[in-house]
Amino acid sequence: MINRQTSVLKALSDETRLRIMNVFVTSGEALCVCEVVDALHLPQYQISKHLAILKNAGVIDVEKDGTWGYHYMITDDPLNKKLFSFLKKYLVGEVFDDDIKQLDLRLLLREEGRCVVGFVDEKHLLNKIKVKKQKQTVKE
Amino acid sequence: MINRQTSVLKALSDETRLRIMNVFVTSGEALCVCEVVDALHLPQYQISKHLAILKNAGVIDVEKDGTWGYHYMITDDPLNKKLFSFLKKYLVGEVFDDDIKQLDLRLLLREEGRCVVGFVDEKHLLNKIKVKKQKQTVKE
DNA sequence: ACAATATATGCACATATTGGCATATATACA
DNA sequence: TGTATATATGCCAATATGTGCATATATTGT
Repeated sequence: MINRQTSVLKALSDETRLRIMNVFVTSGEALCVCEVVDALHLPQYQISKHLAILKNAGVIDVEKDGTWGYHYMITDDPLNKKLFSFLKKYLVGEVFDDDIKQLDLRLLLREEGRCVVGFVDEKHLLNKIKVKKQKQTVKE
Repeated sequence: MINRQTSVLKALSDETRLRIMNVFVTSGEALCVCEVVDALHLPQYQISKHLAILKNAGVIDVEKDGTWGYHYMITDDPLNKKLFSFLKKYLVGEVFDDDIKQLDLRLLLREEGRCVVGFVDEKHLLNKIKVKKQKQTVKE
């Protein structure tokens, strides 16, 4: 492929990858693979593969912390900045909004800003959150 | 395909189509197929096909004037507005800039804002422009 | 009616892409 | 050292996509 803009736009020409970028640009967070999996309700191998494609396109990168992989937007780049602020405004509606809601829930499970659990089945997510809140209440 | 943003981004995941969108957003003009052909130096059937894809994605439309087809951006739409202003800023560099230069030349051949000739071989374009200028000088 | 011209499109071939599955890798923890 | 866990990846089949070529369509002017 010849120019960078084309490779980037190619990387964004897939619904799953747009949904992934959506959780990045709206949360602004570095996210673990398992957190993205839970936000989108898609199999882990899919998320991993799509993250690899986005990484290859130069819009995100990874920082490993043990087995956990924190993926984050590469923001110190003029073209990427333009892209992200566009996506933030452009990606709205049904799927995209739902993913954000799921991510927000999922992020409640973090401890001191770090991811501490793998995939959590949707059925058990709310329970886990409840349990966590109770623990916190006890501590206080 | 499910949501609109994805279909649009899919339509933009091709270098030729990005180049086409580039001439639209930077010129702001409604353009004839032959003008786009001359700007990009690509075969007519390719341009026609790619324009059809962009049309299908809902970012451009056509207004026929005889055999001429004026393609223009669909700007009365919130999502498209965001898209176009992004592309205008994002599509810069080598290929994109060259296409603009070629288009600017080609648009010199218009008469009263309308396209009046089909494809013009790159070798003859500058000559045609010269001839046209001379005719205008005579008129004055 | 005919020729020229502007644009669209059907078909065939080559290539690319995606999802699903299984499995590899790598780190943490007992 | 063995097991659980987080993530990556190789392979396959199905499908989608882009290009090139030829040709169709439609309108204009003679």
